Amino acid sequence: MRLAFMGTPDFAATALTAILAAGHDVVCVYSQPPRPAGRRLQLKPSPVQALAKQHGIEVRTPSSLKSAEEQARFAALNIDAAVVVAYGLLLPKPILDAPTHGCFNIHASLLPRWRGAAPIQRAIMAGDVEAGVTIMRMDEGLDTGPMLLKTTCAISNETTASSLHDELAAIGSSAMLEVLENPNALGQTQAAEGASYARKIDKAEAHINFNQSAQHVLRHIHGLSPFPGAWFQLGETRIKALRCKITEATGTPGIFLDDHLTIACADRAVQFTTLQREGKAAMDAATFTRGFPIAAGTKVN
RNA sequence: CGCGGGAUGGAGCAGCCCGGUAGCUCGUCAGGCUCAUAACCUGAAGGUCGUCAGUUCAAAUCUGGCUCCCGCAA
Repeated sequence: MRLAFMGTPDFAATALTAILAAGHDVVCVYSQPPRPAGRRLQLKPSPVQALAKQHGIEVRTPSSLKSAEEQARFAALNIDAAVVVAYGLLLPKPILDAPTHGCFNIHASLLPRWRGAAPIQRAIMAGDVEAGVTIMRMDEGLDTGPMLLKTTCAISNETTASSLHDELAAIGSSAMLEVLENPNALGQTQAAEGASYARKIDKAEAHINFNQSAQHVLRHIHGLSPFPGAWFQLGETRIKALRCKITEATGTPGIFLDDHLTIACADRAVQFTTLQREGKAAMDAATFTRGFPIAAGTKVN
């Protein structure tokens, strides 16, 4: 099919790769404009823009699609359908109506649960046991369109935002390809019940509260791993916990119970298995401890 | 020019301020021990201290350039 692709982060780049590999004719890619990022605040193109450039596809980075000019440019592409994945802009009705078969979206949750910006992290943090992707036909609302295909996967105590992101990116790509085989399907209206909103991750949320249950702390850590990274403060040093496991040890919350990174929570304890201190790379627990031992009885602030 | 930390045997770190013998924990190898189970004992190998230049009798250490990594902020 003759397609436009609209997306921004890695999650979208995975989908674009799959669509190109499937042989679709992607005539134009839309992405968020490059923004100052990184240590010197240099302009950095989005992963989708970088990928499109590699393939020699025209990239457009409008800051809005509300203007009649942008809408006319889009319509002039004369496409069969648009594939939209984590693009970051709302699509006005003239855009939605321009492609022959409409606009299809991959959303990283089992809609109507977790509409919005951070479905992957929210699903893990909330303790969901099942995650998934939904392919929907877009309408003017925020992730409210009729659903065409859902694929699920399990969340365990080993699942992190990173691992789930990669898994959902892969199954989302396949699901989208499947939907594109039958672009006239109408889809199933989302139920009003069970809808929830996955608000953006706020950095202030990342501070670990050990007064919660060990299970809660684990979800918090894994849901924010590796970005932005849940953290605790030890003296002057901020330490990110990237992975952990639950142990049956008990003690005063926020106190290390042994020399092997086990720290008490409200009920049981968690033992960190991957962590990172400021200025250093992430490392496994044994390696971390070698250069930065934390003795039993140490208290976190 | 957004702010800051870092690069030292295979891994993680100390040493640098105050220049003068390469240190710690671990791994590896050899031998011992034999249940201590994130083991214990003895011995050994392994490093142009990121890179280029400068200062100096002498540079891991002081000065400047460069490369790469990371935290914050966006």
